[in-house]
Amino acid sequence: MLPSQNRLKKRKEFAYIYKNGKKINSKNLSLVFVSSKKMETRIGISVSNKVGKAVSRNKIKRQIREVTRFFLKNLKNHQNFILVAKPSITSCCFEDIKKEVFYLLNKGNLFKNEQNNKNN
RNA sequence: GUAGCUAGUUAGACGGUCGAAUUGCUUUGCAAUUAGGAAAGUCCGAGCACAAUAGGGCAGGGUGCGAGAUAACAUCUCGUGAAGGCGACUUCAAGGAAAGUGCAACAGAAAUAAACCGCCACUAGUUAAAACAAUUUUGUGUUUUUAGAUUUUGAAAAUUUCAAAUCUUACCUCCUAUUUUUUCGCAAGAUUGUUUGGUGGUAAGGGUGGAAAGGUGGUGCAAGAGACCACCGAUAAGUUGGAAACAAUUUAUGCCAUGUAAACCCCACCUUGUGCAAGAUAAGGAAGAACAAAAGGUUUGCCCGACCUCUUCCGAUAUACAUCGCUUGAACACAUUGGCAACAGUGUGUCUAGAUAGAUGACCGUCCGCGACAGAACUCGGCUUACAGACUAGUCUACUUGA
RNA sequence: GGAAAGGUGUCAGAGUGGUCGAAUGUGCUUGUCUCGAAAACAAGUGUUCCGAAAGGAACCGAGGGUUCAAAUCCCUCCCUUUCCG
Repeated sequence: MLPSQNRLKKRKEFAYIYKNGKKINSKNLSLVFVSSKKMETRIGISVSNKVGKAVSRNKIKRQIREVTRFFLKNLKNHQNFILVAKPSITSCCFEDIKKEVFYLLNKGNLFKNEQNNKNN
């Protein structure tokens, strides 16, 4: 679980990011991100009702949180972003999600240094 | 042993690393706790909060065999009745159609109501041109895939009827033409028989329909008929048993009247509305308009009743932000007493999720039968629906085998 | 979390107990018109199963019930849409 400083909480913050952010898609996920004034990188996760019932939605949320917690130290500051799950994600396992999140973050140039990318 | 019936239990286990929420101690950190039987559907019933209070009447809504349980109930328990099952047992929105209104297509002579055909008696008239009916011959046209037998079984209490089953048989690649046969319609002819009107009686028959004025059989009669009789059914009253629903039985009535109330309705009982996105944490102060009556507003769809001056700014004033509501409760476990039971009382013990973009997880290892349905959002009591596998109990039921 | 509305032929959409497999438009097929097409006009046309054919049976989101009879009335479930900050 993420510490509470690094979470996006309010409905209007989500709406602002959806309006003004850049969007990157992959097969099962999509990433929306925007630069901000605060130091901490903040992350939001949204899994819509189309993905499945409550149990499967919760499981996907937890797995995405674990992945973002793993990458959190290496991310740039002054960034807000949202990860949106698509309905096809239910067939993925944990490692598939990890690879996709890494691909998206790398494509958006959200990591601090290139050396860390090679290490991961 | 096989197949069932009923009542229940459980819902992978253990260890390690890294994290999240709440609480406590201490503030380095440590410790404890952290999702279900349905948390689901939101279908009922309550608590709780607000609407000045939650009042009266009507409308609207709900429930509907009896008694009990409960905070309450469309819930539960024990009974009654009906239906199903060989049985253990299961299922049932199960008041009123004689308070009134509405509806009942098609078919049928006739549909809630006694008339048409028919049958019978009396009376007037007619004697075969004509009409009707049956049988048959000829001509012509159209259409068509089945027909028969018996026994068995079941239902209506017996005669009889209906239904199902079984058996035999016809057709079976398609199209066209011709011939024959059968059925039906039309036209013409032959033979045989009968004839109409009126008044009265009657409700047997007219096989339709979900439903046809109690059913079957007999006596009886001009023809008939609960007109009378036997059995079965129905209705009413009484007696006995039971707390009651109701059951048993006796007597009387020739029978008073189809179905539908999950159509309106009647009877009995219950029912104010909105839902934690309820609501509380700010009471007050200043300015302006109005001041009686009237008008207007609020409270439930309407009426009564009740209540009320209004607007702006300041006030921690704000992106619905923070705190409370929020978890000790009609709570849970065990023992015991009362009760057939639902359940209630008493005693002892326990504190057992409380998040707010929303925690209860991710990865690794070991074991097994390889893990179904599924995620709290104010809280309880039920109902309904989803569900892999494993297990338990019963003086429980049926059949088979053995002693 | 709470509160409402709806589900009918390919599509839209009417039908609130009886001659309703279901009006009407749209789509599709055929014909007329034309050198050919469009438009217009006329006729036909739902799906599945059984059957040689004539024809018969089932289907109004799914499953039960009430009724002689249910797309319609009642109950349970499934799906879709909308509203409340």
